[in-house]
Order: sequence, then structure tokens, then C-alpha cells
Amino acid sequence: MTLAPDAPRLVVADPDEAIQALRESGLRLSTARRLIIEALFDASGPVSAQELGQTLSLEESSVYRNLEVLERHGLTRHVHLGHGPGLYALVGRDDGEFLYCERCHKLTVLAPEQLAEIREDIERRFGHQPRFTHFAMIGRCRDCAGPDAH
Amino acid sequence: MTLAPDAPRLVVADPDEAIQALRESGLRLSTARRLIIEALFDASGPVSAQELGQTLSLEESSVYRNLEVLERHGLTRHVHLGHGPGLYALVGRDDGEFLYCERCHKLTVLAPEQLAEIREDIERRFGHQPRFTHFAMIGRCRDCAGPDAH
DNA sequence: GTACATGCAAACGTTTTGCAGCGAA
DNA sequence: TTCGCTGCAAAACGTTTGCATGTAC
Repeated sequence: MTLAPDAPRLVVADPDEAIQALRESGLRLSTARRLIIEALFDASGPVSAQELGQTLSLEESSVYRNLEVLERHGLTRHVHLGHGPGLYALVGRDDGEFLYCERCHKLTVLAPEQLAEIREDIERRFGHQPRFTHFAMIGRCRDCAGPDAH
Repeated sequence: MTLAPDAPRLVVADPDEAIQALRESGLRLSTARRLIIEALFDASGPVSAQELGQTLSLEESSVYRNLEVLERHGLTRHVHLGHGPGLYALVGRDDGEFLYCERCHKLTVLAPEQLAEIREDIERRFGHQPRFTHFAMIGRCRDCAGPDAH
């Protein structure tokens, strides 16, 4: 995962902040939940439910259930980079919008402001406000541009 | 499905053109293939494999196999609008790039030129050349903008 | 003690694959 | 007659759900 040039450093929360927020949402702190939050904090980018399950020796269904609850309470989010599983991240840790090269799989993260002008331009022209937080902007990086297989 | 304002009318091929191209690719014209091509031609937008299978009384696996062969030979394509099945289309019939409102499910089709400036802008700033032909640009249309569930 | 989280198993929706037989060339 | 396509069945993949048990509070 690369940060785009000029990317403001993302705010990196302490895992305890997330745990704190979890309690304030009235959620219980189970072992699984603590492990998931810590793992997301330690990860170098968004990760799949499968990876979390394997790394933490948790049932995948439990991972999915927890991620769903956490997301409903605004503690985590997930992004789709194309085919393949959704990838999960801690809010406050891996925020931003995603550009994804479907050929070399390079992932670029932008702070929302960095896309403001482009978003406005698209909105003005087409009446559409794109968000690349949940579905990435898929394409080719400079190195991978050119006609090819998809 | 709506065409964006200023959209050049898309070239509408005759189904026989696609059948012709199929033969030139050395492919056989089975009944299933002819039905699929005709159905894609008649459709008002890209359609799922399931819908094709049901409408045409074909096995879904056969539909998928055919769509895969046709796509490999450049006769069809498919697009992902987010969650849900991929949607298939005839090349020359439903070309273009897709903007999709994840709230009201409005689909907007743009001719590639309509996105040229935006694509260049993104490329210049972030070294990324987005394509919205295979994965749509997901977001909200003007009416659906604002904070909400995803 | 009571709610809620867990493991396990089974189902889901979408897509892929294996195989024996049918049909286009 | 040959090779490619078909239906049918099963599996693969990511994700969700049901249920009995276990655990945080």
C-alpha cells in the first residue's frame, strides 16, 4: 500500500481509543473483539476477514459478525478493491479513499480532501458524487497503463 | 438506465454483426450463443447471467461459459456495479463507462470521451488511470447525496 | 442471572469446474 | 467424424444465518 504524494498523514488512533469507543457504544469487549481491533491497528493496510480469522485463530463467521457490529457503530469500515474479499480497516487508522491498480495491485490511499476538486468536477458535469471509500477507484497505475488483459 | 446529458448515441450494432464477428473468431454458432447475443442486443442495459438463463431457458453454467468465451473474443463485456452479480453487455451495444448510484440504483452511461478530462486530471495528480468500464464509479446521484446508510 | 458473543454447521448467492453425451462444422 | 458445446451435478468462493453453549457484565 502506498500513500499518494502530498497525502496528509492519517490520524493514527491508539487501539485503546477504539476500545473506549466500543464501550461507549454499549458493546461488550470480548476477547475476539479486542484481538480484531488490535490486529486492525497493527495492520499495514486493510485486511480480509479470512486473514483476521487465521491470524487470530477465530472462526471466520465470528470475525464477520464482529466486523459487522463494529462497522454499524462506526468503529471499522470495509472496502472492495474489485474481485476478491472485502478488506476491513479501523476507522481513524486506514481512512481515506482508495485507488487500486487492477494489474499490479498497487493500492493508493488518498485523504478525502485530495479528491475534492475531482469530485466536484464530476458532480457538476454528471450529477454524480463518487465516493471511493467503499468501492475503490479501479484502473491502472502509470506503469501498468496500456491495452492488455483485464 | 439513463444516458448522461450530451452522451453521443452509442453505436448500435445489428445482432448479425456480432454473429458475424463470432464466426470470424472461429467460434461455433450454437443455439445458446445466438439466443444470448440476441438477448443482449434487445436488452435495455447490461443484464445478469441469471436473467439470461431464465429468460432463455438455458443452464446458468452454460450462460457463464458462453459469456466468458464471447468476452475473451471481444464480443461481450461485463461490469460490476457493486454488490450483486456482474452484468453483461454486447460490445458495440452497451459500451461506455458507468456511474452508479448505490442508493437509488440509477445507472448512468458515459461515452469514454466524456471522462477524458477527468481521467487526465486524476492521472496527472495521482499517477492513476481510472477506468469505469469494468468496475463502475460508485457514489450518489444528486438526489441521493447526503449522509446516510450505505 | 441475563444478555450477548462464540464455535460449529449449514445455507446463501455468484461463479467455476468435471464429465458424459449431443450437435455444429 | 470430430471437436466443441450442452445439461446436469458438484464444488469453489465470500459471506450470512441458526442453534446450542459459553462468557462479559
